[in-house]
Amino acid sequence: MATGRTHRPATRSRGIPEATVARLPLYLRALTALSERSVPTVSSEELAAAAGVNSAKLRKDFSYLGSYGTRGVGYDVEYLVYQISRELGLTQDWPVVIVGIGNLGAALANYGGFASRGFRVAALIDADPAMAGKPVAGIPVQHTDELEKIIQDEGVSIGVIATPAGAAQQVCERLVAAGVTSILNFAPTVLSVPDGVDVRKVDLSIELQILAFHEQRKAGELAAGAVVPAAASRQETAAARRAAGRESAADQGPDGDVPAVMPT
Amino acid sequence: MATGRTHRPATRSRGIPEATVARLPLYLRALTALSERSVPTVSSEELAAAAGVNSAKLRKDFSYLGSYGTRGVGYDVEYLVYQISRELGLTQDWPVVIVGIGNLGAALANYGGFASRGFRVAALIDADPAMAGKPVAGIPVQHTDELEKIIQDEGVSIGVIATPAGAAQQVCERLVAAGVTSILNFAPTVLSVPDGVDVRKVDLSIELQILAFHEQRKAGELAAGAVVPAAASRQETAAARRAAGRESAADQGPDGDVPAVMPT
DNA sequence: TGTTGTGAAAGCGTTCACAGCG
DNA sequence: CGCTGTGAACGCTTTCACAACA
Repeated sequence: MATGRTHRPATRSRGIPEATVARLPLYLRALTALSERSVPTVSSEELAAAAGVNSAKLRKDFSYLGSYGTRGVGYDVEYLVYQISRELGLTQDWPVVIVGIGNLGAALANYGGFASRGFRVAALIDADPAMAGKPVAGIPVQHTDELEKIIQDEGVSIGVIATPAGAAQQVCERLVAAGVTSILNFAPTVLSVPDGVDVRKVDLSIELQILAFHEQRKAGELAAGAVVPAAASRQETAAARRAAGRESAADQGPDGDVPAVMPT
Repeated sequence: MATGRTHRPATRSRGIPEATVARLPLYLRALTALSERSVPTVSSEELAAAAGVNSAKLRKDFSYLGSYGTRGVGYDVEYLVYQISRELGLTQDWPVVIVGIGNLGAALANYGGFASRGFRVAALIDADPAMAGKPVAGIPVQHTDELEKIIQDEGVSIGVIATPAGAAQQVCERLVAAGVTSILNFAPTVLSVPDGVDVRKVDLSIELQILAFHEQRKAGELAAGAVVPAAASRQETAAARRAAGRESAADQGPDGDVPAVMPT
């Protein structure tokens, strides 16, 4: 039990910064790996390296949870795993529905990491009647008509939207009306939801565009003969090849571009 | 990167904050939708609403790109589409390889938004010899042995890793050694890369855990009889049901929890 | 007049650096 | 002595509010 304080009073859990919350799963994963190797304690330095952050940030993050470390020693791995799990709400069961069982929805249903950590796929839902009854990842797909009933019966509070963009807002509204208060959105749309409902979005296209921006910047710098950050010259990078090929990546097609193939 | 003042005359493209870059694709999507509806101009207020941000932020973001608006009128949709596309580097072709053609990799290959906006799936790569030659999304899968050759021949600078966690670091190293300088990582691992290589990660499990944290907080507040944010009482939410069921979500299992099911 | 573009202020998040403690 | 926990400094991001201007 380490520091007595397991009670409840000082938990200041109200004030955990969002940035810290977003990193807790990272720490948890690193700690779980240590736990499996039966490592008893870990220093902030080691754990930070495993989680890909710096140690000052990690210590500050942990300080929001309470004082779970021991000065001169480090953190008890098992104890921290438990504390973070509890803080994240992973000591309870979270039934989840996935709506939209296309390529992506099916992949999500099959994703192992989904099932671990207290998340349970309670139902798969699709608008296509032909899908109904067909098992995906061992779970029979149900029709959208059943959505409200499923949410209510299973006590689902987390919904995953993997539908095409055009259907997402409507699905979202039905989920929320049925009682869902957290949504993970894979559809490339901005969802509008009432206050009190959390939405997180995962958008492949956006991630790629951000990478492209930096890629272009690298190419431009190489073309301009700027100082190359160490590693870049280690091997002939694609950016370098690209830069050699044309003067500036920016000056390509005149305008008629961006054909808007799909609801990106 | 590369500290200094690369040349680049007025475009002050050097100084675009990361937070702004991350929103440009959002604006671009909203603008593309307007463009398809042949809307000629749009105000910061309207566009911000469509993109799900507030107008002050949007104007500040655009101010980093230059002065592309007209006071008293708004922004020219087509012109902005072009400017943002150019800024993001989307006026050129970006060949991309996807490594790891399991459920997720296949879903990504089939994802339409991938192909749009200048991203072209140059190759699908998998370590399983049985996959070799099998077409996925119309593209034959190639064996990992070919990785370096493909990267070089196609001039690939962006790689997508959709392998199991255990293989990700090794794949990453091969990609980087072959010349890839931007990586989108779907494997639940922290990748370590040399300077000059950008990594963005998409982690389903982490997103769910973040949602669970907020879900738990909602349940706790409801149980404690705290003020409920307007919409939450509109209907009986799952959080409310959950809160009614047990005292506080935090006080569940005593300790022996967290069985560490998988490398989440 | 209506809307942009932007200094200035406020708010967050990160990093520093070291006091405090085991 | 070693490592945690944290106040203080710093830098980035958002928001405010209004001058500039078509």
